[in-house]
Amino acid sequence: MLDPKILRSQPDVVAAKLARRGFIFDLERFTSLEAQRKRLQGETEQLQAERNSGSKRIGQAKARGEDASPILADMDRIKARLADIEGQLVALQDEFDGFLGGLPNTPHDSVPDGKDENDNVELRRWGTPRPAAGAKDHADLGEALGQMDFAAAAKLTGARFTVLRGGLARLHRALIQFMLDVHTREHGYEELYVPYIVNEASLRGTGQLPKFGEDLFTLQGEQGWRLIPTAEVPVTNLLRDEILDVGLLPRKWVAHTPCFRAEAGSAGRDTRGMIRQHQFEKVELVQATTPERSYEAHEQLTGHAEAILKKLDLPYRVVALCTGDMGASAAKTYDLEVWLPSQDRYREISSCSNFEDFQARRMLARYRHPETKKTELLHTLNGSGLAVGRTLVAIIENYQQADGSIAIPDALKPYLAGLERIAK
RNA sequence: GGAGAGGUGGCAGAGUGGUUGAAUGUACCUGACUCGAAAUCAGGCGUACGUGAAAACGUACCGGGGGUUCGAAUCCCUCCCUCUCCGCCA
Repeated sequence: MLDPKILRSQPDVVAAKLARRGFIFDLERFTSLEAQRKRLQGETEQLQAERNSGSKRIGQAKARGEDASPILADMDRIKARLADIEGQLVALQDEFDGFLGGLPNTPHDSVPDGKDENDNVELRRWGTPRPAAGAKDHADLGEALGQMDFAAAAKLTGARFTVLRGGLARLHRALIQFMLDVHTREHGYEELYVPYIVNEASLRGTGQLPKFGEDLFTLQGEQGWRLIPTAEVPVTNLLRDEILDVGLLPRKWVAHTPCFRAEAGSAGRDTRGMIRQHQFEKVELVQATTPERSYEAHEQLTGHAEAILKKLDLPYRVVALCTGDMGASAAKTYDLEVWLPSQDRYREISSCSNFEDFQARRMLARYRHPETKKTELLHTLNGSGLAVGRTLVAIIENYQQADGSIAIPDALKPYLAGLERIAK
């Protein structure tokens, strides 16, 4: 959610920033809603004040044994008026909230302008991409090994699921352990275990609801529970309705969770292989810090995710998403893209974003400013560190051998009891 | 799943319809005393929104939502959560 105060005081500035991401800010509608809000809220509070003082006087009169009926008559009028105005205010508030909730975050000044992914800016490359010539894709390699079974998963559930067996299942598990160890031991994150089912308030807090509910799996029942699409939801919402001591900052959390995505609207995209699944594992990094330090934290967090790719010796590049390609809640996003020889290109394996106070405002995640003693909104950030399924894909493809076996990256060997390669 | 007891400020804990945003204790902040600290004394100390340049003022909030009433922390309905006992269970 954007700051309504800034929206009021500098609507043109906000509109210009939103226009950079191709979003038309309806200034006229905002102005009209705001004017109505101001009027209705003022009137409501005025009437409430009259009601309160009237009720007090009734109490006082009764305490003195006096007749309160003249005041009571007055109260009838106030009550009827208040019910009317208050009803209008509530309706307007709903509309206003819907309008505000529909606004994306303003992009940071450093974010490149652009319409879609073609306008993203490559910042750096690391490693030497393996040539595409002669490279098999991970699905072929995995199936040939008899350790990646899409047909079995389709029987059990349906499309976009995978059954892993033997060495690949083990490698997949080792990756999780490896990533958690690096982030906790070398990067100073606290490891968390969190629920994989969350309530609607949490999804609202991080911005998946109300707009992006079609990407979520909903559980039956009246609670409105959903499967998490990312650990970002349970982890970041730990901050909801909290006021943190500034000494606790920055908070740095890492959690491994499965992620569940309906992938509505992805029909026909990445249908082959493990690239786009309804269920996948991810190790997620989340940070909360002060506004002054969030961009520094953004660079660091991105570096933490990159460290995994470096240790695994997987070629990748870092891309700054342009204004048109960023998620609605983000102020700035870097994507890490890993080299996939079978596709002869880089594919997203991590997305690291600074949300500034956009999420924090929705969920009232604050800290106490040490000097002013006032509450200030935190800045929240997160990034994949990394998407485990896609990391597995990248290892299979980049470490494939001529005989169809898969070499094990050195960094993972301690997690696989010294196993040198995965073969049939 | 069954039965019962509860959910009030950072914590503890009063408050069963009226000047209560809420006693009291504790923690914390400021000041006094002290060489300094402790102890003691005095004052301060919730969050959000709104109006305002500011000071300040107004409104809302006692688990969530709804209701009764001129007036609700207090009464009613409903949902959620916690605790105890029983049952079941990885």
